Amino acid sequence: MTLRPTQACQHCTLRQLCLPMGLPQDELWQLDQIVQQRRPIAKGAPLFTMGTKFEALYAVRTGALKTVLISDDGTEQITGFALAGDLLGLDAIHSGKHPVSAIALESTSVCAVPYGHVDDLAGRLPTFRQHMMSVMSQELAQDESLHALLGQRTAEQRLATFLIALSERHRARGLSPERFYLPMSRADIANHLGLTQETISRLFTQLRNQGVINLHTRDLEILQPDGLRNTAGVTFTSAASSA
Amino acid sequence: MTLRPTQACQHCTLRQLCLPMGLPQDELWQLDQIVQQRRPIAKGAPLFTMGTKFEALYAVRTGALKTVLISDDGTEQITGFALAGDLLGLDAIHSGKHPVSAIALESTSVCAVPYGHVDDLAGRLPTFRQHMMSVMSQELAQDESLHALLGQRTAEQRLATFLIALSERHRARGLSPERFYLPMSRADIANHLGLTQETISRLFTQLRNQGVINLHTRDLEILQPDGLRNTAGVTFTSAASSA
DNA sequence: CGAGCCTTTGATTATGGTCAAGCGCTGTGG
DNA sequence: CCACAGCGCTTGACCATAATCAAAGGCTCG
Repeated sequence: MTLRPTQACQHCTLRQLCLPMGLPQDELWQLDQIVQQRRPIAKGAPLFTMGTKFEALYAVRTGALKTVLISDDGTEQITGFALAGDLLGLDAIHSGKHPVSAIALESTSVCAVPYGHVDDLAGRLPTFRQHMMSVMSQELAQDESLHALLGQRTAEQRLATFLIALSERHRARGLSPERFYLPMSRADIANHLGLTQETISRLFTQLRNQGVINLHTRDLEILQPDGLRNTAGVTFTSAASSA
Repeated sequence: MTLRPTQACQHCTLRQLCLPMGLPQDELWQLDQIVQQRRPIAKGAPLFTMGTKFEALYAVRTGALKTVLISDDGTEQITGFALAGDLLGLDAIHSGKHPVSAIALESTSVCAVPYGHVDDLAGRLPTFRQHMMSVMSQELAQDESLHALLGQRTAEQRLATFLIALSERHRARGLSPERFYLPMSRADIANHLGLTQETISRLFTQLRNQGVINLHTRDLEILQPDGLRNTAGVTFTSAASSA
C-alpha cells in the first residue's frame, strides 16, 4: 500500500466529526502521529475485502463507500454507506478479520489508523478511549433503529427515512441538507433497505409526482422536508448507518 | 435498588462467557470489586427503561430478557434477546440514556457493573479494555448478519436461522443444543424477525409436520439439526443477537 | 375454576417481488 | 466530436409471500 505524507488531523476540516472529535490538544497531537494516508481508491475498488486480516481502522476523507456482507450463496447485503468523516472497520476487532467488504462508490480517499496504535492510545488517553467506546455504542444504537426500520416499516417509510438520514448526515458535515448527490445506485439503496430496485424507482417517481423531491439521475433536491418526514412516519435516530 | 452481597466472578459458572472472559487473575480480582448484584426481576418487569439514565452495564446471571425499542407511534421492535452471560447496556454509552427497554421474559437476576468503574478498569487493565472493545465489535458484526437476515431471507429462513442461533447459544453455555425452553412468546419471535405471530405459528406447525422439530408450548426439541440448517439456507454468524 | 393471554388455523387481501421490455446516461474509442 | 456499448433506471403486467382479519382452542395463574 502506498502511503502519502501525513497530513495533520488538526488541520482537517472533518476534525469535528471524525476520530479527533472532542480530543484535547495534547491527545490530538498523539493521534496525528499514527494516522496514515492512502492513495485514492477508484470507484468500484475495495478498501478492504471480507475475510481479510484486520489491521487498521479507516476514516473516510473524501468520497463514499458501501460496506457489503456476502453470504455463502452469493447473496449480498449492503450494511451501510460511509461518507466523509465516517469510521470503518470497528466490526472487525472481534474476529481479527473484516466481516464485510468496503467498496468505493466514487473515487475515495481515506486515513488509516493501525489498530495496535489505537489500542495503545485508548490505554493512555482517557478522552480518546471514551470517544472510541462512544462511537461503537452509537453504532450499536443506530443498528437497533435500522432493525426497527426494516422490521416495522413499509417500503415508502424506509426510503423516506433513508433520505432524511442522508440529509441529516450532510447537514452534520456542513453541506446542504436539501440538495446533494446520491453516490449509490438505486439497486444499492434497495438492497440496503431490504427492497428491490424496481420498488425504489417507483417510490422515487411517486415522491417526485407528489412534489416532495426533485431527482435527476442522482442529483437529489428535497423540496418538502416536512412532506418527507410525514411519509417516513416516525423518526429513527440516524438510521442510515455508516457500518 | 436493593443490592445483595457481592458474589465473586471467579466462582461464577458463566465466567468463561461473561465479562471475566480471558481476564488474568489479577484483573479478574479487580473486576470482582465493582460488580454488584441486584434482586431478581419479575417476569414482565423492566431491568431498565428506554430513555432513562445510563448508569451501569448489566450481565445476565440467570433468566432471559428482551430489549425493546419503542417508536413515537408506539410500534415496538424487539432488538434482541439476552440469555445468561450476555451483556446489556453497551448501546447506551454514547447518549448516556438507554435507547431500548430491557424486559424480563422470566424471573431474572443480573449483575450490575457501574459504568464509571468500567471505564476506569478499561484505562488500567489492557486485557479488560481489549475485551470490552471485542465484545462491542462482535455485536456490531452480529447486527450486520441480522441485517442480512431481515433484508434477504424468507420468513422460513429467518425462523430456522433464529432457532439455530438460539441452539448455538445454548451449546456455548454448556446446555443441550437440541432441547431447550423458549422464554419468549411467538409474538416476540415474530416481532424480532420482522414477521407476524400468525406466520411464526404456521411455520412452527410446518417444521413440526416435516419432523424437523418437536414443540409443545415452549419446549423445543430439534430433531433434525441438518434439516433446520437446510431450511435456513445460509448460516449467519449468530444472528440472534443479544442487544 | 375462571379470566385473560397465548397459540393455532382458516379465509382473504395487499404489499412488494418477479419477469420483461425499453429508454437514457455515460464514458470510450474511432 | 460522434457513435455505440453497456449499465443504470424506469415502467408495466402479473404473481407470491406474508399480512390482516376472524374465530376458536389451550395454557397459566390468580
